[in-house]
Amino acid sequence: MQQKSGLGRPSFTDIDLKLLRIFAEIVRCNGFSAAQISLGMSQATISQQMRHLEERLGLRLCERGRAGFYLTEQGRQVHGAMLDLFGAIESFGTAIGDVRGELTGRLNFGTVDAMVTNRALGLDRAIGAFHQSAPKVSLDIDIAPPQALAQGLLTRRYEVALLPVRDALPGLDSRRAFSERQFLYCGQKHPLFGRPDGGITDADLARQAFAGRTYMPDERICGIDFQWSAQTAHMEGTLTLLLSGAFIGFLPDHFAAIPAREGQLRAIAPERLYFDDIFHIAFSPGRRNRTALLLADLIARECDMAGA
Amino acid sequence: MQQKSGLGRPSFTDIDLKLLRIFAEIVRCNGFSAAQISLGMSQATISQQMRHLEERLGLRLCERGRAGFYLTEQGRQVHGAMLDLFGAIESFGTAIGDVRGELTGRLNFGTVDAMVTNRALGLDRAIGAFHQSAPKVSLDIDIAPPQALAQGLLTRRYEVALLPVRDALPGLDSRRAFSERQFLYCGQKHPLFGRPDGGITDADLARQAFAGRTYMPDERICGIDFQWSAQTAHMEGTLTLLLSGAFIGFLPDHFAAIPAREGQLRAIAPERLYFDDIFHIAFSPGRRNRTALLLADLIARECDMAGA
DNA sequence: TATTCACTTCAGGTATTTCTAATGTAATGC
DNA sequence: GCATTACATTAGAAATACCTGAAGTGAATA
Repeated sequence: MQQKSGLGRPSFTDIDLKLLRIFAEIVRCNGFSAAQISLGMSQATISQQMRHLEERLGLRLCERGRAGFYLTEQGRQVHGAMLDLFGAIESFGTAIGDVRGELTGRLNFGTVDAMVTNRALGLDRAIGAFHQSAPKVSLDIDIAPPQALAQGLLTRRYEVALLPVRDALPGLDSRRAFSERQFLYCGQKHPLFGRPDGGITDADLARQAFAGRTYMPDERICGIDFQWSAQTAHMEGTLTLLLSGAFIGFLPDHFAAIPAREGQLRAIAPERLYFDDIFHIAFSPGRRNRTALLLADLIARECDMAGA
Repeated sequence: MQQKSGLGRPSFTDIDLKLLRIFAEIVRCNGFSAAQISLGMSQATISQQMRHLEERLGLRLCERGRAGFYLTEQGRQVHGAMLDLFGAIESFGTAIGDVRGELTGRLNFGTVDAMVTNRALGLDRAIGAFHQSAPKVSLDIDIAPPQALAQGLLTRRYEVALLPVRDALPGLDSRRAFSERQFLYCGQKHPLFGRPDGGITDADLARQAFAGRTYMPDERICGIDFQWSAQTAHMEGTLTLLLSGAFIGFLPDHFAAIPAREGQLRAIAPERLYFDDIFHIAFSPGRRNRTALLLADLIARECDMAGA
């Protein structure tokens, strides 16, 4: 459609969003006829619309007929680009809802693992409160290592994330949430398990196989140059390694508490061998919307309450 | 969400993209009447359409009348979200063009400064060839420090960037382009300018005020623990500092060549004081489209030709 | 007070979209 | 060959969108 003035050539999608939606539904249903009911229109209309869309794009999107329905390679690519576009439209809708003071849409939240057992945090309570305040928001929680979280914030995978912060986060807007103390543990089968703290020197520790987390700094921890022999991205991975009896490694106290109480794990010299991870709530750049702020506030409130 | 059939409540933008475009143009023209010509419709129509949009969104977007035209706070926010949406639509259009084998749309390219003087690169030739191959693509070149480039790739500010890489780029898809050797220089008025290389020790250098670039590693360079007294993000900044005679600092040879030939700058012990920056062409995750690849190929070709 | 400016509202026509019903075509299975 | 399935094409009706000219409002200005 060429238009005589003003807005310039209507970039494809102007009029054709509806056509794209129809196409999406056809793909989902895998055929024209099958999409009739869910689209609420006759098969003839669907056929027309598809032709219309294909003419506009100048591409054959799918093969159909008695032989079966399938996307062409081009159709597959268009379908992918389309889903991105729909995502952007949903974001716009969410932004509008936000301006109107409504809390709607989707919120992508990322956190590291082993946050459930952290009683000093009460993430479960924060999330409960969030759902109560914003029942229309669909909350998507993802668990990932810290670097993946930081990167996901930049790439807009998450709107908010809770993650330990070592250096300042470049280009990210964040606030301090709480800190978590990690102690050095060994498993029941480990040679050091029975030895009293007093009989363990730094040199002894430097000789043990050490299980680190991938996102830990490579430098020495608590003045000890540990011998990195295994690494995992998850607390659970570290715990498994420790329980094997072959390694020593750091775990947050709340996470180690249960196996420690049962005598499967033991903290080594906890009065001197520990470090603190400072957790921040960080926002994706330019996406600090009301919904994200609400979740952040609720998490922060839980931290404060637990800390008091 | 009640839905009588398939597609559900038409999420705002479905029908209203045209309205949003009209709104954008009104904002650009700063008033209804002023937008008449560029929109190619009567003012009455514009007024109706605006009302329509405001009703749909349930928001007052702007104040107008004899008193003047201005956006409400909500209008401002909607306008911002709208521009994001338009960006996504443009990307979709580009993706479609890509599928059709056309090279259209916009390509955002980022690079560090002082790339023009780099004869080993021939960026100008690569860009000329690019424009010849893809005349319909509007090329947007931005100059920024390496970290900003890396971040801009992640945040989708750029599709492609040319930047020096120290550590691997996390989550970025990149290929090696060329390397650039940087030598240590001082200005004509600097105390070391007249002293022969043989008479300059590492200890001497460590005592001088050093002008670094913000993205350089903090560690020692060429075994010398320089005394960081100034830093800039740009080559030009470093050059200015060096010409002042108060600092020593590193510059790529091609960039220092002209002032060096005119006796304003002098390389200090170039046979041992240098380091190499390895430049990569990096792509924004998931946006490695035909257009971006073309530019990258052309740049790589220029590098190879110059290197051979 | 009268005028102008910037927008609003309304009535009514034109154009476009959208749908349905009817019919056509091509591949498949018996 | 015949029925069936899945889609294409067409024509025409109904609904909707779109636009304009004319008349109206209210604030600023002379």
